[in-house]
Amino acid sequence: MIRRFRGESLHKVDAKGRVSVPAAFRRVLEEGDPDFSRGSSPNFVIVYGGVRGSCLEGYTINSISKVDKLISKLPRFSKDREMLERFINTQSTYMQLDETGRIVLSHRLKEKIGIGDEAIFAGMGEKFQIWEPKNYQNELNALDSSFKNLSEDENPFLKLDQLQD
Amino acid sequence: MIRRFRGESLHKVDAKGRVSVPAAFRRVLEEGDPDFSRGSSPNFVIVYGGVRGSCLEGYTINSISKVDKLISKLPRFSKDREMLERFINTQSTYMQLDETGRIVLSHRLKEKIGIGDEAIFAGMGEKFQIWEPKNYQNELNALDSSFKNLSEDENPFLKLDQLQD
DNA sequence: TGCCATCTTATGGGATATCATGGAATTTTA
DNA sequence: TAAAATTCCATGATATCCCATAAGATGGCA
Repeated sequence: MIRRFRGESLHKVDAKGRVSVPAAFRRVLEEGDPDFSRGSSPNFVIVYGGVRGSCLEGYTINSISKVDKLISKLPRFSKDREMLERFINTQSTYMQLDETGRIVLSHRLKEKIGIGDEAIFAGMGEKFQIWEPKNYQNELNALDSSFKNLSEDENPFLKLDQLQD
Repeated sequence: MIRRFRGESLHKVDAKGRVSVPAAFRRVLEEGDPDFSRGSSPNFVIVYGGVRGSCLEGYTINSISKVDKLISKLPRFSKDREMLERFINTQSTYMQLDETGRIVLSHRLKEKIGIGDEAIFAGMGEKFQIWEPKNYQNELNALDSSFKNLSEDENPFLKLDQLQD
């Protein structure tokens, strides 16, 4: 089984910016880092640009490579490629878990998403997100209400079954 | 034969949140976990978000993988995909049966569906549900009365045979 | 068909390991 | 050399493991 990022949890961010990555996510990061070996700590990538500036996104080494490969397929000097490289390559950084499973969010990163002393981690399958709790709640509410306003044939759950493999 | 989740049963939830999964369901979970082998314990997934927040839903690894695969076909940053990931990945968690066939419901999960010291397990074919007993009874009653109000051509039993594969 | 041996299931309690988090000590770097 | 970043150690809370038991279920056999 290939493990995916699942679940959500709330963690303290201390004065130094240290924050625990949920234990379940660590397993996924380990599996997704080809250089990981027992006893070491996995590397991964945090993207802070992207479509939504409101949260950070964490990718395993393997899944960010997939994205990189997709970008490489775009014409070399196209506007699209330029833009994606800017958002996904420029505005991202390698990270490594420390021995106790924490990362440190720099002042810059914390500022980027308005984080104080708490952070929400949310599993999104091939990636996870880090949110300031209030913003996260707003996001959920917005999602809920936009879901309620969908017509039957716009419902993504129902559309799923139509995409038969 | 592919076994499905069938039947309903009531189980105690102890102070640690431990609760036995019905023996019949275990067989289905084992068959639905590609990594299961005799002597180990099957993994599966519990979804607590979804359209109805009032119960937990358990899926085998195989059936949740089907869903994951469909979601992965949607464009990576599309609104639809984002929404489905949020409802299905974020609001779910991996679980593993212990050696005696139990799982533990975290405080958070118990709270989510208002469970005290008892839980009802209900088989629903490809998935099963976990309910707080009173809520389960209400659900049954509601279903009953809405069924009684259906006209002949709304009756799902009768519609069943019209959907030819 | 009544009885006993055995296995499975459901449940409980205590010991142990992992996780999340904080603080001090040490190193780096600007 | 002061501030920032990193490493090391400490601890309470939570989750996990291991063992125990009682009640059913199962099956054989006289």
